[in-house]
Amino acid sequence: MNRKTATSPRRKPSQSRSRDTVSCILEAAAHILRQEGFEKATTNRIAERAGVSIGSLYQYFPNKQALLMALTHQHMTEMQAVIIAQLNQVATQSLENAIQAMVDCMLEAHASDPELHRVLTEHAPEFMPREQIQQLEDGYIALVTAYLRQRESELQVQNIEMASFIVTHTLETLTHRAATQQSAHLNDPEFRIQVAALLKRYLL
Amino acid sequence: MNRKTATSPRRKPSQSRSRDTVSCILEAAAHILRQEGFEKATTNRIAERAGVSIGSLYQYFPNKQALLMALTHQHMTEMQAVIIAQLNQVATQSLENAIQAMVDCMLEAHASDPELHRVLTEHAPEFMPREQIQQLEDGYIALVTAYLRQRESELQVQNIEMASFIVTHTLETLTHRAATQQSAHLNDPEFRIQVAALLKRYLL
Amino acid sequence: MNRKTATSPRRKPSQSRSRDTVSCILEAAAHILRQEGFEKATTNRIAERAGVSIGSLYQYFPNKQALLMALTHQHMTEMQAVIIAQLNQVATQSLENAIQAMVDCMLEAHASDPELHRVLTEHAPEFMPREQIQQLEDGYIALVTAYLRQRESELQVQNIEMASFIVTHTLETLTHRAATQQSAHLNDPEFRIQVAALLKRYLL
Amino acid sequence: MNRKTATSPRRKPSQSRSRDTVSCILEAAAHILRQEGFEKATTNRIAERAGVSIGSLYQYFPNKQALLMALTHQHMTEMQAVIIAQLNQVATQSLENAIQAMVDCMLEAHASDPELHRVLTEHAPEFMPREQIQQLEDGYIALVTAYLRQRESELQVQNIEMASFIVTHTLETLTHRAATQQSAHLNDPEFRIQVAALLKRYLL
DNA sequence: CATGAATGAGGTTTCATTCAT
DNA sequence: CATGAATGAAACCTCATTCAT
Repeated sequence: MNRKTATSPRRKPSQSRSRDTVSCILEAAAHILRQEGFEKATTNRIAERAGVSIGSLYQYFPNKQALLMALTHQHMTEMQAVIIAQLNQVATQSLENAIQAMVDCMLEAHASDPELHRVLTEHAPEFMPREQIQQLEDGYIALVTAYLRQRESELQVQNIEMASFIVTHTLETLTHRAATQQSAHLNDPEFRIQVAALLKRYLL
Repeated sequence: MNRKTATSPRRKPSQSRSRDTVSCILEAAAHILRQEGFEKATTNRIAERAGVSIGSLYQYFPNKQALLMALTHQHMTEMQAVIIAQLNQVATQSLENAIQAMVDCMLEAHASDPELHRVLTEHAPEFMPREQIQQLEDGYIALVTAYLRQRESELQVQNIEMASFIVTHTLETLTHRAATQQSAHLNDPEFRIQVAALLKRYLL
Repeated sequence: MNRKTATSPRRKPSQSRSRDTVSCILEAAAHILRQEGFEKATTNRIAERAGVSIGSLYQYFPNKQALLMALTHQHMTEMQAVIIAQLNQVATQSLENAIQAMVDCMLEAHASDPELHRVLTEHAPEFMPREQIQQLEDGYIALVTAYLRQRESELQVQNIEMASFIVTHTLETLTHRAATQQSAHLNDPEFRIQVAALLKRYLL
Repeated sequence: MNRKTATSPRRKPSQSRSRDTVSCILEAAAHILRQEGFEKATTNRIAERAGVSIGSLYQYFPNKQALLMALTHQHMTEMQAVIIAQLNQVATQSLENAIQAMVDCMLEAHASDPELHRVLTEHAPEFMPREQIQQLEDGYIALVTAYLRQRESELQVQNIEMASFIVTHTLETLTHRAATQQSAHLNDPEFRIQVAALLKRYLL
């Protein structure tokens, strides 16, 4: 999986049949990653499960890396959508409520497809250039920074950027670890309260 | 890299020449991982860089997985030694000081060989059974739990185990991210203070 | 050559091009086994001689063992076909004639590709599970048993099963040894008569 | 295991310690072949089990092939000793008794170390030049020929050489198959009688 | 003579990718 | 555009053998 090869999709899926094929392939890849793990997810196997020929797969993705990146993009976008929606909803609430809501929301977002999330996250370094991973995370942090800046007056922290870095990674890690290592925590209200407490006491 | 194969070292390095060879191989592996990345670290390349034949490499490590695990073990042990030493030193200090000391210590531990640490951590799922990774982390958490229990009366948190989980992963992540993504933070006193603040406000 | 790996053909040779490739590979393997011996028959060499890439070889055979088993199967099937045909032809003849006919037939069957037969037979224990070898032989014995049971009244032996074991192995060995060690015997009418005599005097 | 390399023992085991070492190595090889199979019998493993260094092993055997040939030679010699002794004992008895005695004797000889016998026999083509295997067998046949010639007047067969070929291979195979495939036959008196009957009816 | 660390040619196998049909 | 047979670089690993100590 050479990192230097082109990774932009080969052809815009402008026609509906193409979009179907792309979806099929991505869904097949997701299924195999979830059920059989990263090492079993060969391009031939993905094509087979998607019901298309390996040649067709390469019509839509220039290489395996691009396929995995597209899947990651899709997955991350879905998760981000949930989170952004929540951020908007809590925009007017008290920060205290907002933080608790964000924690709940993150945990739920991670609970929706935890196995795929785990596999993609663990193996991302193998198929994504580091800059891209960084970009994704920077995106999250920027979102949080923007939100916190609006509420700057209510916060005890001075350096908003650094606080965003800290808060984002902390929340991301704790939800991720809960999802992948301590799934008992995922729906444990006590855990949610504690994580929220950690953030509240720091920020407020 | 089959996860099911034996991974215990093949030959006890009882003689000094053997110990040298083992060290050479591990150092060569570390060097390649640091400078050229995980995918370039093939057994042949490692042997070549170590100045030994591929056969010799396999005299001391039954397979590639075992080699990487040994290197990880070595690296983790070195880091743990620093941390445990620090934990003992701060045992008698005020919790507030202790927390700050631990944060400093973790950041310094991560600063010693950050690139190797990053590569090993990112690719660990490829060569270590998940249980083993878990064990390593559980070890850290147990250490923290034991320490916090001694100071239980000074803490505002009730559930020490959960607090240990939260505190350990938070500290681990923030130092790790600082080391791998924002090396500017590594020696920024402000960052150290903020991370310590996050933990202090939660625990005390 | 791991005995535990899957050995069923990987891809049905449904298309004519595939069937050609499979035949090419098997013929190349047979040629090398005959001309250069078992130890020279590496997968790379077989592919090279077949004029296909090593990858193609592994498209059709999951591993070397499977390839050798397929070749053995093909060879044995060809020989069995001759023998079964002969058994049917002699079903109505006198036992005395039948025995002589079978001896002739076995010798001729062994004469068709004696070198390949020798190599495959000698090295079978290296690539076939013992049960499979046993099965092949049990198949022969069952055939003979069935035939002898029909003629039970003409025989002086009581224990038909044991007699089949004895007769089958005796005939198989003598023809095989003649083919591989004393090829002079292969077409020597005197030898055929003597072997037939051995069996006739025992059975009748 | 190159067939072209020198195979004569490197040094005559004239000194008693040397002879011990040689015996140790051969016994270790036999043990591994019996218990773990041919593919596990590497030179390093044999040396280890024999309690000598791999270097020492190569003091006494120029290569692996020579070692295996020596072991085979030893094993065959032991079996031949039993058979020759029996041949002498029965020299004066009636041929009918002699044949039965030989059958019994062969079955018992095969019963003494059947697993080693099986492994050596099955894999002999891998480490012995074909001529040598042939020589061993020709030795047996010559023995039988000599014996039968003495009794020529009592026999109904004309061509003694051919009869020896037939009788020897038949008896060898039936006892070998009994030992390796139908161990029930090994001590079944009925089987012994049948095999003897086969030979008696042919010869007498 | 003994040792055992070192050697390295060469084996089997995988899998991302191409291209003739 | 779809197909899927074919490709082949490159990975991991073994084991008979040597030779400096």
